[in-house]
Amino acid sequence: MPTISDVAKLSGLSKATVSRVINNHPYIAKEKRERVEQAMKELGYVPNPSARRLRGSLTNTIGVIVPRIVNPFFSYLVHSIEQSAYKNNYQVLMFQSNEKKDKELYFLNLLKNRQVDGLIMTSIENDWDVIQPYTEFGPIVLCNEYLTHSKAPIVRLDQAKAAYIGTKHLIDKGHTKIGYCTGGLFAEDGKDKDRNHGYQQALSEAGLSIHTNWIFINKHTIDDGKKVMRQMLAMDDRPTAIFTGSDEIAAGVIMEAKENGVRVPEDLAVIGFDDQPVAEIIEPKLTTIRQPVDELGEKSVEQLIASMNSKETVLKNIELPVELLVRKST
Amino acid sequence: MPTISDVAKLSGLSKATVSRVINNHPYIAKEKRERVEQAMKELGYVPNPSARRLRGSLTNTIGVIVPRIVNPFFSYLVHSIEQSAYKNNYQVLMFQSNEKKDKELYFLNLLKNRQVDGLIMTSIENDWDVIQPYTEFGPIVLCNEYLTHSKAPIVRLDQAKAAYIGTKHLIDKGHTKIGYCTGGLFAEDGKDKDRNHGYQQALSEAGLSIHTNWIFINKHTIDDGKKVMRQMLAMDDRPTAIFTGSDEIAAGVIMEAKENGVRVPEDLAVIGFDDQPVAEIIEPKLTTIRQPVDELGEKSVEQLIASMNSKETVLKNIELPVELLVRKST
DNA sequence: TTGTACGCGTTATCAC
DNA sequence: GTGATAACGCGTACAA
Repeated sequence: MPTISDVAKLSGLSKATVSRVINNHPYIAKEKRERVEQAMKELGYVPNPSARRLRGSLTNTIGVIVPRIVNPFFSYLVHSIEQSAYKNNYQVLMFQSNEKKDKELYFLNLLKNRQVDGLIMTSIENDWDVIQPYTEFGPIVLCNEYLTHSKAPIVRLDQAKAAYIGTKHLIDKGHTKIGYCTGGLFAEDGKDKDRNHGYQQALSEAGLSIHTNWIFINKHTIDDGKKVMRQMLAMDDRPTAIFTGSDEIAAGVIMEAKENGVRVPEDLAVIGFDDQPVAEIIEPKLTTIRQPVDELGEKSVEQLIASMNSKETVLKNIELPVELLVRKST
Repeated sequence: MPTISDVAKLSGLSKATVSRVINNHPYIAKEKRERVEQAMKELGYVPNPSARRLRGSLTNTIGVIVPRIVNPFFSYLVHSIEQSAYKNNYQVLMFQSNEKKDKELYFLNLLKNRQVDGLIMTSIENDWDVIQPYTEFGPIVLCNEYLTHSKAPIVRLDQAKAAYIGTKHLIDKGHTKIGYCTGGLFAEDGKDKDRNHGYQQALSEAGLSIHTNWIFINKHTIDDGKKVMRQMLAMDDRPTAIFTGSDEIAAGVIMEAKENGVRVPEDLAVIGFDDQPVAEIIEPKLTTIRQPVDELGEKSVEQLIASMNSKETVLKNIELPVELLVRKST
């Protein structure tokens, strides 16, 4: 494996000069620059990033952490981040935390050890106290998730409004018994807290109160959706509408509803979240909340690159609009 | 950021001893080992991977390259790889090539520069001549994709059989005009070549010949599927059945068919590929080819780890079974 | 404009 | 059992 010394030897110049060529320093004789470039090509030389990092220089690589890559929302988000980064000459390393604290920490260490220049976190597993110290080693941008005390640039969607308009829509359709699924624990400061608030606000404005057994926690997948439907079937007094928190869950609910002769939307109105492809595939087509995923990724990258360039942390809070898409499931 | 020297200083021992503790060397006095561990904890010390790599040691990280992470087949595959790797104490870095040669090369350099100990490639963009040299730097396992001359361990599905049984199934249902979508170019040695052969074999066994304008190339997404359906609608003589190459494409075909009053399966039989969740969501439910994605990922990891442990390349060719799932779209 | 020499953090090879 | 020390490949003062 050729090193900078090999290039130096072949070109008859010093390592320093070669290094200067690589890093586009000014003041190099054209003829020598060409000699170096020629030698690099000949040897198939590639700088060793480990050595560079050790030396403290940048990597032109950013990391993205996602909880579950199989969730289409995140795979599309990562995809969008990747595209934007590429346009800006950055490579992207993706990493799946699987919602585990230790895996998240491992990834944060990539930042600490200069494996990546910056980080985009699309989920947060650890407390902010443990994440915060890592910001010393490079910028961290939060993408669509945050904790109350987190102090980092954040690009997010207006989740509270999203849940609010979704729930409101169901109320406007005349529903008073409205179930709710969350990916978190329906806790005060945890995952999906903003959505929880939106849901609660819409209910309370309509003079409705919360039925704890219509709240389903830790739900993410199609299977989860089926389970939710089964749980509802077993209830004496069950919701006539449900806000699901993702199109996948909604799909599961609807599939199981059909199996059991529950008509959607007549017997049960279902509202999804994300406007994933599945929303238009399933029948009835899903009423859902559209989130501008592409823009979310794009802005996150922009924000991260901005933070990397200016040494001071630019504390920005970008909020993107969400939108209710009414189709046939409500 | 604490280094091994800081730990040495704090514990009153030498860097060498600290290093030995870190790397679980035998023959260290228990008392000193504990002193070191204590110091590490106190400082929040984490070994710097760049330095380790520079020194030539392993990273316990493997890389996975995928063409498009938004394709559910690949996100599930990556997920399965990630799970298996985790069980074996490996971390996984994912990387999306976007089907670009230069991005693939960038990622191969991670191997060259010891960023990762080994690589799983779920797609191949460059010629084998250019990939082959990288095997010198660490094992590469091909996963479900290969080139004719590639000489690397490979874990794959029997794609030829898959396409064969799918096409055969359509023939058995009485179809003679059978369209075909491929993600590649329908070329002799390129993407999906085995599927192409399976399709061709089934046709020729039935005495049917290939209609080039019923072959659709470079198809991957739902939108592609819709386009295919529109193209077929514009034909005077059109297929009565189509082998789509992915459930996503199939979904697109069916959606567009419904829009245009084409009945599935009566007017057009559609067969998918992958058995993704969408296959059971869409109506009619998709007849499709099930691939054991979990096993595919698992075996790839196993194979990679095996290659990393034994210095000689263990040239293995593992082939996993596929299965036809008949539902309602054929 | 170019070259020499040092240090980044770690591990392996020697000595002791 | 333990400690000095020399690499690993690179970038940058500093000198020339």
